[in-house]
Amino acid sequence: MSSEMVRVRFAPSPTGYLHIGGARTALFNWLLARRFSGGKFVLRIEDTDRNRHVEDSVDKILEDLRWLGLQWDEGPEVGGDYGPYYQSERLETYRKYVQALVDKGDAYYTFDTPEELERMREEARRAKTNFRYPRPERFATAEEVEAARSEGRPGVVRFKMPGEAITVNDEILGEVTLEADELEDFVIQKGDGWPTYHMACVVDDALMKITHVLRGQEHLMNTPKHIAIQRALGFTTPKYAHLPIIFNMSGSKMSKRDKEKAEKRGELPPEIDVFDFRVGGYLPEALRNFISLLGWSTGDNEEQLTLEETVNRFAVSDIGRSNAKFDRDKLLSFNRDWSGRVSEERLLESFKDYLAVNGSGMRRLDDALLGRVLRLCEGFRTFRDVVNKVGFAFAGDEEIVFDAKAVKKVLFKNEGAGFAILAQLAESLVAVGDWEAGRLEECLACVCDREKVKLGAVAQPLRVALSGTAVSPAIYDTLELVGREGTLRRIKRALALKDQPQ
RNA sequence: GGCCCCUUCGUCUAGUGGCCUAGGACACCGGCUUUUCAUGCCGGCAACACGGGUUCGAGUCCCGUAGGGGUCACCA
Repeated sequence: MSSEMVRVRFAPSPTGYLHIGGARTALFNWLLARRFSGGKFVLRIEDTDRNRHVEDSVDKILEDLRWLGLQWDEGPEVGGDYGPYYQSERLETYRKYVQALVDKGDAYYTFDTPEELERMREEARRAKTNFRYPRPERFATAEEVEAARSEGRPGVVRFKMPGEAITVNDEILGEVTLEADELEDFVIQKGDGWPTYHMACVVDDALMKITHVLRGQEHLMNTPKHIAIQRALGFTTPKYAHLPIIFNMSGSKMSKRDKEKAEKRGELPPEIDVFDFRVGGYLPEALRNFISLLGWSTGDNEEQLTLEETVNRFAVSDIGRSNAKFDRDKLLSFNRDWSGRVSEERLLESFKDYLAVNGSGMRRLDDALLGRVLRLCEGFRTFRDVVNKVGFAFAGDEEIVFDAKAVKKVLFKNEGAGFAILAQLAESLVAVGDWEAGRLEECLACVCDREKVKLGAVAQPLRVALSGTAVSPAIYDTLELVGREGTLRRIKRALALKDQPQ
């Protein structure tokens, strides 16, 4: 790629949170801009469909992008020389270009109703032929358009496709040619006077001096249309690169439907939007690294790269052509590795973000304690795992629910040996001097010695008493976290289980 | 259905005619470490969709078949 100024854009529609597929598209564009000095990453909001507009979604998308570390050089909140960056604020511009096309005879008004169009399509379906919009013999004159408008029939504007094959020179897929008879006259201005995606997109890409368009492969069939408009308007065609699509492990497109389905089954809904991963306890570093490897690779055996390393190695020519399935297990593994790689400060910051976003009660703990918790849980996969593992230490005694299996196995087994140890422990622990891990270790060692048992025989009953389950961080640290009073109360509470029917 | 794209372990991928007895990562299986859960370390299983060509030689090039996907809106 030449050293000419690279200008790329990410152009989401404000219909909800940032989807994981969109995030990958944004990332690749961002990487391309950063790869070349002077490169610019433009963010443009494609809000030309008022019906689909979702309140606050622009803010959410901006937040998701920033969370991933993808700051834009031009766009909402930061401005730029080619704004406005909301298409809804550029209506006059689109109208001007549409009019220019109409004046040149490259586009024309038509007045079919949606019902009429549907009827024509239905007929084609019945005849098992492909529907192509039949271009009228003669285009409406300016007077006829005006007359129709005054009757309340504004009509739509259709682009007159040149009767020739169009070849897309895709940076990833190579040459893709569509024959003339595959291309129909499509709508560029809707009945409400707003442009369609095709028109707005082409005009903006030209006016914003976009040099490379990296977008999902679902746009491939749109590209000949865009090229046709560019030619009619005298715009240069940017370089196109159509990215492979990201699927679920099931092979279906990752969609919000999956979330609804899982919820109905009472399962934990799968993460689909970037925000889901944030709430799920993932590090943006891990998610970003993982999605960069969907459709792209370094060419050697290195996978876990920092953003900077990714920038330095990224090349459009290394992007693959086949669709990829989103393997959550591998993401989980990446997240575990990244949790061990980032600085303590970064990890703490991210953990606090997780607690805040989830409204967890642990968000009120101080940094030192939170940092300690993180260290105790080293090897965790997500922040959710951390909270699952140590949350009990910060919960009220009455919130501790005893896991029946753990109670049976650890406390009742061997004629209630666990209960016996617990009773012993209660006495010994009262006498511990400083309530800190070192002293506690000595105390437990002493009990083991006296009772002639292994540490496990002491630690497990204690763990069940403190957490209700057989899982917790190292037992000394766990004791320290729960505190002397809490520990004694919980042991007492566990001892009460002995007399309850199993 | 028309058109278009794709096809290497279960998954993400390396591989651009001989370096491939096909490499890595995740998952999985086994072992070691360990007071629990994890982590960590060591080892193992596992793929060129199929059929024809081209070539001394094909995962790599060509054609076909099959399979998967995208797209056929006054959505983007």
